[in-house]
Amino acid sequence: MSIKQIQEKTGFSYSTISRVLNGKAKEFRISDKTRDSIMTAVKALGYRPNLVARGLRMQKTNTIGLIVPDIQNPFFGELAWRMERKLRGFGYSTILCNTDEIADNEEYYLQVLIDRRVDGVILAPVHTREWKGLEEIRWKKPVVLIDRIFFKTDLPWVTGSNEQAADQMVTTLFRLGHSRIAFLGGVPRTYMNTMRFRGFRKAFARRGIAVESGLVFNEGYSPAAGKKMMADLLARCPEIEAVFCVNNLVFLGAMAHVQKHEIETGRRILMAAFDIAPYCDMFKRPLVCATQDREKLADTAVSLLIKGIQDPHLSREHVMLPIDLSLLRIPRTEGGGAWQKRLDKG
Amino acid sequence: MSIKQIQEKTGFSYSTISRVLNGKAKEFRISDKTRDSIMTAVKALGYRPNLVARGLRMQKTNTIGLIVPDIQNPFFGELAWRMERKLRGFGYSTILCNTDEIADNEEYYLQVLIDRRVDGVILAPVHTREWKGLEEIRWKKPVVLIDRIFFKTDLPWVTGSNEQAADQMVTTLFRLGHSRIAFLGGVPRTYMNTMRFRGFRKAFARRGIAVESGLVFNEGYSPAAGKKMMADLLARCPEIEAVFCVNNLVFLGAMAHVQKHEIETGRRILMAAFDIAPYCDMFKRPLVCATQDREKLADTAVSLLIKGIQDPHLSREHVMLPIDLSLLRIPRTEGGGAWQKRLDKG
DNA sequence: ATGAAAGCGCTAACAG
DNA sequence: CTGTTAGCGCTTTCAT
Repeated sequence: MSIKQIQEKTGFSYSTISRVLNGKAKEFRISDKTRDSIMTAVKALGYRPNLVARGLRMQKTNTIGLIVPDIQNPFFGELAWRMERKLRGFGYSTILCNTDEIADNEEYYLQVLIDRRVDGVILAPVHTREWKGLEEIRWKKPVVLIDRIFFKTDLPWVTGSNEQAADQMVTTLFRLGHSRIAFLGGVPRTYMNTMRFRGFRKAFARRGIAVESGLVFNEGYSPAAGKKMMADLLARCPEIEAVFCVNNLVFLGAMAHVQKHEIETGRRILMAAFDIAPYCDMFKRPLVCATQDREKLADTAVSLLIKGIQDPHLSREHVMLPIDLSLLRIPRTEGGGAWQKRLDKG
Repeated sequence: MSIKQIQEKTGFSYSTISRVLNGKAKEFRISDKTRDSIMTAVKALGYRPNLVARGLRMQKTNTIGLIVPDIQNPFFGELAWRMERKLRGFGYSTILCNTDEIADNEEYYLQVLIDRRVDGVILAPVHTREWKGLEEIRWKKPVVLIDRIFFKTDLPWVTGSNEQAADQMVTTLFRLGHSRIAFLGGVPRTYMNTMRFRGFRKAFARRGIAVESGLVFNEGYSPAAGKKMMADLLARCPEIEAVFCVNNLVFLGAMAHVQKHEIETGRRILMAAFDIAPYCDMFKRPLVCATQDREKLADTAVSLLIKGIQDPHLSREHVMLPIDLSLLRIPRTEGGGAWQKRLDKG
């Protein structure tokens, strides 16, 4: 089923049919009769254009590649959901790629996407700087970085002010009277881990105290890792009062142990974490949290990409989004007042 | 950059180059010298085959379409993650589509996927039976249903025994001494909603009691909907003791209100829900939960699709997976003993 | 206002 | 062992 069948049925030539199909009837002053007869045949035969052929001919596939570390993570799930929807609005289909934080996968996928002649790539990279492969690829197709970026790059990117947010969260914990704070991290040398730990450390430095290396863990971005880190932490330092979790997944894992620990010991641990807003309601406890604007993150990434596709040279924009520090979530029934007061006094 | 450049550089013909590229050097007894010289040029020029052209020529794109209601839902997130990874192992790329429970979107995407000449489609449908469009499409490309299926269809599918599991969950609630049970549902007339409510009703019927229609809600598969339904329920019936949630998202939303309510009234509500295993640890409370084997679900769907691609006529398999009813999750510190005892007595 | 023909980059049948 | 050529389905000059 191709234009050929339409041709046989109507007697018109390839070009005329193609023009009608692409809505260029007016432009080429094709008679209404011709157009109608073609459209009728198209409907009757249920003809649909072959997008692969069109892609080959046009050197444009209307396809983009989305590379994320882990689509299971609801944070990336939401980003993917938003971007896919927005891209669809521009006529693009989205090819999904999961790197699982493995740099080799990232290189593999980037290559595949180029081979598939996608029109652009949105990338939440594992690498922390522009490695050789990417340098070659960005010459061929526009690439936009989302969430995780490179420090020195003229690739367009969008991310949140993670370092600053982490700093503020820790500072808040200090103001609440905690000076021993554990850091439950993810994959070492990864962008987020680096930036958020940097903010963590900065807050300590300003306060003039040293980060206790025994309270710093980096086991991976997953609930399982979070659980393990929390267990190790409690084994090592049962009297810990405040814990900083590098992301939502680590937080969820950590909470399992925290709750158990609190029941057993009667002690309360103050938790701080990034991007846990969706879960905040579910915990009957004060929580220090930083929330990124996922909608803006997604929208910006797509906009930057579209711009890049339209004019590859014009796209060097860097967007740093503020992160919402709705610092404490305190169910009013649970003595939150005391916390709040301490915070207000500074 | 195409085979042509390789040809110009090495002097060999299209076909020879193509053969070497596709690892058919042995088969066509191409001399080692020729092969090496070609491979050298390929490396030197950084040549990569154009998958669009290959796809057009071979009538095979090594691409599959994945249509899910909502990639934000960690349940589908995990399925997508597993399937993408497995498909990648077979050399396929995955095109991601979100229907948001809207039937029109499903039809749109299916059409796009066919136009893109994907080699197959994995579909968690919104429709509850084989509508006209699908009937046409399945003639062109293999389609596999996952999670949500059609009752009478010879399309291959894989799902869990949802009706039975819901029945067992409710029966468990009965045995624990609750006979007024609320149903917090999702999108009406959707497969899961139907099946799980059917199981819910069946348990009531067996017990000889009627389902109270005032305790049945269907507001959508989302935390927001769950929250709203729980609020409505508590307004209507503050003394409710047991609540059945149709899925993980509804459960998460509902919990927010439950916790508040419990703190305010001192009453305990027993929650039952599907696919909340990942969150179970986080709640210090008994929970009745049914857990689907997402790994098996994903693996089976991919296997069925691969089979379907290899032999379109051979694929009519239906796989119904048992659902794990690890019925009660009871933190031992919290009087779980009493619950367990009641359950054991039957 | 419409048609003929080239060509996107690749594979494979056929020829030698 | 290697080369020539047709053709996948489409868009787009260039003719007329």
